[in-house]
Amino acid sequence: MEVDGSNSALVNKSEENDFEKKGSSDPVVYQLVRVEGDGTLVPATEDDVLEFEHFLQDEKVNFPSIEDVGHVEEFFSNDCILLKKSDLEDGSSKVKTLELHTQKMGTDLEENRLDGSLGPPSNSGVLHGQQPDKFLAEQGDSNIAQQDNASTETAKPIVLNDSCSAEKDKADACSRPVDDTSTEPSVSGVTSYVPDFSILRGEVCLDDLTIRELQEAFRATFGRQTTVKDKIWLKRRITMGLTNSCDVPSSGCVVKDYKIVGKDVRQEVSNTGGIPKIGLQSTLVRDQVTYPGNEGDSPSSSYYQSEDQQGSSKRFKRVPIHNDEPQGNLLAGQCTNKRTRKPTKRYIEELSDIETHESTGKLSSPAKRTAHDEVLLKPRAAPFHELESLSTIYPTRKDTLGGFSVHVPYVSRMRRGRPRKDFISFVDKEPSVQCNVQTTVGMLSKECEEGNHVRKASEVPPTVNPERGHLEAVDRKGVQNLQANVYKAASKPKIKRGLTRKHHRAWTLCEVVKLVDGVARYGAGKWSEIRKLSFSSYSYRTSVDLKDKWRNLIRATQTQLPAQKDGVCPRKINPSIIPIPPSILLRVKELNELQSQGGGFTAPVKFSGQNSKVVQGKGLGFL
DNA sequence: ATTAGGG
DNA sequence: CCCTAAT
Repeated sequence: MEVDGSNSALVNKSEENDFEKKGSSDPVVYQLVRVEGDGTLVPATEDDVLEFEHFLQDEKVNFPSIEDVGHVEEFFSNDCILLKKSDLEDGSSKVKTLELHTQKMGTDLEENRLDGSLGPPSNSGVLHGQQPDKFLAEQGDSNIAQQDNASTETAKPIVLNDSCSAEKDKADACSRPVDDTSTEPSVSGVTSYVPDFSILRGEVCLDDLTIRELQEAFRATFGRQTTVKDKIWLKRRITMGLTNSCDVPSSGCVVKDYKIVGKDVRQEVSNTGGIPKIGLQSTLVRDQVTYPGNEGDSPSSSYYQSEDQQGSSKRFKRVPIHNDEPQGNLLAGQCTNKRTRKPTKRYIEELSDIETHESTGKLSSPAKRTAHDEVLLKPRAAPFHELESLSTIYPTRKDTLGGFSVHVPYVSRMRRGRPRKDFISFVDKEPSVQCNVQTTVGMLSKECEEGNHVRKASEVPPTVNPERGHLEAVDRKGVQNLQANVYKAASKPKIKRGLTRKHHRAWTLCEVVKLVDGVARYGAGKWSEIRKLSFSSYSYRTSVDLKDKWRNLIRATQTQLPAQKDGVCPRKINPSIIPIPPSILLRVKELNELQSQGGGFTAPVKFSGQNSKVVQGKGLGFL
């Protein structure tokens, strides 16, 4: 078939889908046609067919027949647009054509079409108008009634997108009145300068409209002209206007009867077998993304944003789309794969963060977004209401302002880095401050006792640490108050953890010795045991602590020791810092090597005992 | 709940 | 010490 001299191309009726024929009572023929950027119609290639085959199948399965007089469905694929044009329900027309458009159509071609619509039918205009006919003719199919339909007009497909569809109707297009009242969907010649309000009725697929058409639509919708040439913007605005909703995807949406259609296929399927306006689209169209969170979340939680396209496309990859279509499954599969790999918590957070921002960028209403972000911004997302007071604490001034009224000192905010030296959990100590918590007190006292009992005088007393100045005490009180409140309110250990930090307790030589001894006895790694058996009196030393300390000791062994051996002290020994006696380090080294080498080992209790004694003596001397 | 490691 | 992943 020759569409045009330059753009001529043969349209093969090539791909007929068998299932289509046998499937429905009224014979329908699908044809796949690739439309090149220049508007040329090219026979669909094998690949094209394959690519869209499943669509057709799905369609068949899911969408029995067309309710509307006619309509066009678009399916965007990587680089093709599949148009399904359906004809009258009454069967006057039984030919359906599938056309593949290269993506170009969305760009260059669009422009061309614009021109074309106004001028001679040269390219895409032919696409919908002539082509089908030609196609039919070529096919020699007797069923063809496309033209009849066109002329008949009642059944004219409402292919808004192609202004050109009107090409052939050009003649009548002019004469066609702008009929606002007419209920029948009409394509009408958008070519005319008269605002075509018909564009607003019935099913409208804005995606196919040219900029000019969109502008017309905009004009028709809002009663004013626009010079905006951003298709996305136009589409969105129009859709919003038509639907009176903000929940509009950037594209891929079809507006019908003043409602957005196609977001959820099932909604639009009628009992009589009406075909959903956009069935597959949601899964195929790049721009259109069904954002799960949005569906149940908040009905109107999207808003216009210029850069949403990127975001959406991004999301497209990872957001599972709830559809029955294979694509959906595919996506789902991808997601599954993703899940296979276990992301770290942090990773998840980041991801969700991004996602959220994207989503907010695209779908969330400003209002919601604020709230949303707020939640997300919280370092450790804890959307619990109880924690709100706490949550709001995060550092960002902005958030604080816009967020809840509860303002908590930044201090209380969990911090990544090391807290102030004196920053300790109120629970940890100073029960006197205000906590009536007896358990705490008891614990502390006990701890203290133990600590004191075992510890040397130099050790930090469990109660107020002498090291701390008054300043600190005061400061801390305030903080503690807050913390206490927060803690009470939240009553979640996790939070407490996040907020409070274990009081730093310097390891005493005694402890180190015990640790070494324990390692010697039970082996490195048996921290739990060591803690139980050797650190029963040091309740504040956890197995993790032991482990960490041991690690540090080893490190010291690898650095400090050699230097000392060499007799060269890398740096002056800070008097305030009691160096670990070389003897201990040596032993640590030995143990480390021993254990790392031999793997299993038998604890030389004697040895350890001896050493510990020796060390202790030394240690005492030092301390 | 522990253990191993990175921070 | 904290935080997490992996057991």
